[in-house]
Amino acid sequence: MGRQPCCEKLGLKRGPWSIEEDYKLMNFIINNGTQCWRMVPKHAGLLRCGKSCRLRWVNYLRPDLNRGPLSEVEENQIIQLHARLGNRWSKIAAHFPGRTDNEIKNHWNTRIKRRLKLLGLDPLTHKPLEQSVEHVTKSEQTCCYSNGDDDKEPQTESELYLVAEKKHEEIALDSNDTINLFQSYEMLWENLSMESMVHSETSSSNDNSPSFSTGDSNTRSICESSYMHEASQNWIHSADLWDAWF
DNA sequence: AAGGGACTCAACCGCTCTGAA
DNA sequence: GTTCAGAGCGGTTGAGTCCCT
Repeated sequence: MGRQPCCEKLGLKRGPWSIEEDYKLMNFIINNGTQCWRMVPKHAGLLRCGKSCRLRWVNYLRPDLNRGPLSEVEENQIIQLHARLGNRWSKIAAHFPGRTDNEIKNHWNTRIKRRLKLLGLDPLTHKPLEQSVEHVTKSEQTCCYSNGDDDKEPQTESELYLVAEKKHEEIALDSNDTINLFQSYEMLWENLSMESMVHSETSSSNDNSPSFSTGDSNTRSICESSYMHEASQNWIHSADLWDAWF
């Protein structure tokens, strides 16, 4: 019944990865792929659990990662997506080729949250703080945009725009920063095909592929050339580090 | 220069979801 | 239909670094 028991935790290494471990993992995955993470450490000669290997690969070693700082446009897009998706970091990350959910989550928790608070906005609800307290009480402290209201989620592009417009009106625009933020927000609406975003979200539950699906051909085409260039540069940089090491 | 608080981010933990048996 | 392992996800932690006094 079922599968083999999970990897025994005894004797497995934890903590930061060494360059040698990175090399072993990367080398193995390049040659064999990632069919079964449980078997990866065993075959790659690593004293790590499969979960740890997966995390290291996804968040750090993948050659298509964009490890540069997040731009202001990206930051604004994260805010906008968070307003719609809540803390579904993997869904948000899917809109940013080369970015990981962990990276976006960290960026949100360390910078964007603070930025929104400085603007007098609740990072959870994206409403002005006083309104937000009221709202949170009413909704039993659940996120109004992310959880439990999926059946009310707008389905067409026009519905999505109406929701965005409504949110825009709801929020008091007291500072220049906030105005700029929502100007960027509207520009994004123009640039993004929201219909395809909806499709990618509704279909993404069936998509277990670890590869990126921006779900948006416009965004992808804009990003792809520079992103691929940067990814290849990162890859070369990593390879150089290992060459120096061995 | 040194100490300590703030910040960042890699990594871990524990949970849920999915699919195989 | 049930059980259980694997994969994935989001929350949290803590070590390292930065910055201010």
